[in-house]
This record gives sequence, C-alpha cells and structure tokens, in this order.
Amino acid sequence: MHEADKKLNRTYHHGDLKQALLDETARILREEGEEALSLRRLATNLGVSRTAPYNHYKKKEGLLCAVAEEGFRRFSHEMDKVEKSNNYRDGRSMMRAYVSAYISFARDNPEYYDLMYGRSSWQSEEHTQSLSDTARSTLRDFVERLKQRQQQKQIRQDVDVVQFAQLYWGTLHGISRLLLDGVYTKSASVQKLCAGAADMLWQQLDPAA
Amino acid sequence: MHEADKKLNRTYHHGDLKQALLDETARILREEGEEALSLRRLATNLGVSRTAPYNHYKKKEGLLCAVAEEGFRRFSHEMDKVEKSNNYRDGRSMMRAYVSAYISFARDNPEYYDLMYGRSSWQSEEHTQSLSDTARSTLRDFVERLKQRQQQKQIRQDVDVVQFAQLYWGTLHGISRLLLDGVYTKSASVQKLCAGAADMLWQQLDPAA
DNA sequence: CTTTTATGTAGACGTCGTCAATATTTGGGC
DNA sequence: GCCCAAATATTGACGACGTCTACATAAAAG
Repeated sequence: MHEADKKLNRTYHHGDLKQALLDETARILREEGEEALSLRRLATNLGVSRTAPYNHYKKKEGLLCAVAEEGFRRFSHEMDKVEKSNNYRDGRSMMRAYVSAYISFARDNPEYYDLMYGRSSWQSEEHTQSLSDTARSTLRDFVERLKQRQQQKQIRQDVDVVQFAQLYWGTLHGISRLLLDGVYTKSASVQKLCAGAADMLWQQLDPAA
Repeated sequence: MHEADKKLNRTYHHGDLKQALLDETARILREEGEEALSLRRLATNLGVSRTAPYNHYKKKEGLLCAVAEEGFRRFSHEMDKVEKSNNYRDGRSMMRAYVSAYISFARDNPEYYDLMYGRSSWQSEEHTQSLSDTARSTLRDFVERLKQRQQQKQIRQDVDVVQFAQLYWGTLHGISRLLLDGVYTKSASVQKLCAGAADMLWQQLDPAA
C-alpha cells in the first residue's frame, strides 16, 4: 500500500464498490442530472480508478440496469405500503391512494423512474433476466391483487383485469412522464389531475356502475 | 473549387444543408437508433465537414429541438386529418379514431415522437420559443375543438375540458411510451388496449352518461 | 468591383466508454 | 504460515464524440 493511500485511509480494495456504485449513480442522477453521469466521474468520486467499475458491471448500461432494478424494488415496496394500509372508505378512495402513491414515487424518485421505464433498460443487450423478472413481477403482483378483489366482488365481474392493468399502467406512466419531462408545469393542478385519473380508472372497476 | 469536388458534383456550399440536416437526422434515428446519431456522422453522410452544422444550429440539442418541431407539425397534420374526416357514427367511434391516430403516429414515427416529448427538448437551454409555441398550440387546438363540441352539446356540460385534455394526453402518451420503449410486447392486444382506452376516455365526455 | 455576410473547412482540446496488460489483495487448501 | 488461484484494482492506450477558434471560400449587396 502506498503512503499517500494510508493517510487518506484508502485501501487498494474499496470494500463494497458494487453497492457504492449503485448509490453514487443514483445520487448523481438525482442531484446533477444524467448528462453529469460518467463512469470516470463515478470512479473518481468513489476514489477508485476509472476502470474499476468494470469488475462489477460489464458496461455502463449494465450498471444502469442494476440501478433500474433497485428502483423496481423501491417502487414495489411503496406499493406494498399502500396495499397494507387498507383502511379505505371505498374503492374510489383506495384507487386515489394508489394513483397518488404511483405519481408521488415517480416525482420523488426521478433518478430511478427514468431508468425503470427507459428504453436503455428495456432494449439494451444488458437487459438482464433479473431486471425483466423484477419488473414483470411488480406488474404481476398488481394483477393478482386485482383478481383477488374481483373474486371478493369488489370489482365488476366483466372486467378484463389484465387489460385494465395495462390501461392503469399506461395512464399513470403517461402522467408521470409528462411531469418528469417538464411538459406539464408542475403546479397544484397536478393534484386535481391525479384525482381525475383515479376516478376515471375506478369507474372502470366499480361494481356499482 | 477543388478538382475532386467537381467530379463528385459537390460544391463548396451545400445548398440546403439546414433542411438536409433535419432529414438525415430523422433518417438515422429511424433506421439506426439514437446511439448511431452524431454530428460528425451526420456531416460525413451529407458530404460536409464536421463543423458545418454549427452554422445552422447552435449545438446538437438545437438540431434535435428543430427535429422535434418538425415532428409536432407532422403530428398536427395527422390530427387534422382525423378532425376533417368527420363521418363518425357517434362520439365513441370518433374517440376511437382519435386514439388510434395518436398511437399510430407514435408507433410509426418514433424518431419524431421520442424527441417531441423527450426531456432533452423540454428542459434544455435550446428549448426555443418556437418549439414551445408549436407544441402548446397543438394542445390548444385540441382543447378548442373540445370546447366547440361542448357548446354543441356533444360533450357533457360539467366536464372541465382542460383537465380532460391533460388526462387524454397523459393516457395516450403513457401507452405510446410503453410501446415505444418495448415494455409492452407489440402484439395484437394493443388494438384492444387502444379501444379500451378510447372507451374509457369517451365515458368521461359522453352526454348520455 | 469591392465589401460584407453567409456558409464551409481544418486543427485542436478535453471528455467519454472501453479494451488489454499488469498489479495488488484476499481467501482456501495444504 | 505458505502458496496459488480468484477477485479486485490500476495504468496506458485507442477511437469517437461535441465543440471552440481561426481561417477559407462563395454569394449577395453596395
């Protein structure tokens, strides 16, 4: 070990570079934007040489896919919280809670959301089975919950829950993207828009309709 | 003029480099993907030196914004066609036509659609007034048409047409993005999904509901 | 014809992703 | 404790990129 490294309390081996790369990538994306993200800067920030990341991820895309996967885990966790706190007056308010949680996740975690549904994650060669599985399982979980509620007569019997899930997903994804990309001015009207979207979606499921 | 250039039928001045750049950019994006697009390649393809584009666009972003603007014009043109051919049995089938046209445009013109609503176009410094105007006017046109139909009692009186327009836009944008990014498998079920989306949206407007 | 303006070119700089060759550390089998 | 293999990190190099500056040429305006 070199003297200089000793004084800086740095070892030749970083210790947990793999996870540190995930964290620092997310931090840079959040605080400085995607143009500011490069493997070289990443390495420098973590006090390692520029090619060190290649021991843990095949290419830059591979690292980004791993971050996307982390995003799906966090997203899934947020949705579980909504599911668990099932003290809803009615289906309509439940749907509003789901919609609000979805849009809030996108707004509060753009660094993850962008990667989760970005083309680079879904059409790259680095698109791992693991990412696919994580992503599709969050959708599958949602569909399962719908089916369950349908059996419990909380949802109209004639609804194709898979198609509804796609519609739900598309609608919320669209609103999220327009928000994140700055097409919508991020104002208070977003609240109303979310409520409107939730009501429209619930209308599709409401057994009383 | 150099001898070599004469034989290649090239002149020192390209003639219409500005438009040629727009066209070739769209072509590369469509046929080879965005990773394949660089100013240098672009210039080479057009038989011009690598810094020539800078006489017409301040930076790469500026060129992309111009392409996005072209996209909005084309999109607007497609929507006009739907508006003009107003031989619809009812509101529901009209909505289906609009939705189908929107999704079709996105699917058939990804090279434009990606830029039209991408962050790089809306949050860059190159985001020109011109682009903003073009984009917002297509939305404004849509809202105006809604208002007109509302006055003609073809749309429920209690509908907030501006909020509906946002909802409509968000929903269609979301479905388009999931399609373009390869999250949805581009199958026949997309047809059904579009019809479902159209019906859900028309439900919001239907005076008979 | 001359001057201005529009347009195109060549050179250079710093940054980037990535590969190959090499070095250091860690951990398991003896 | 020692040796070797595997894991991990480093330096050097290469080609591509966006873009800046200085210069060259053509076209338009006077």
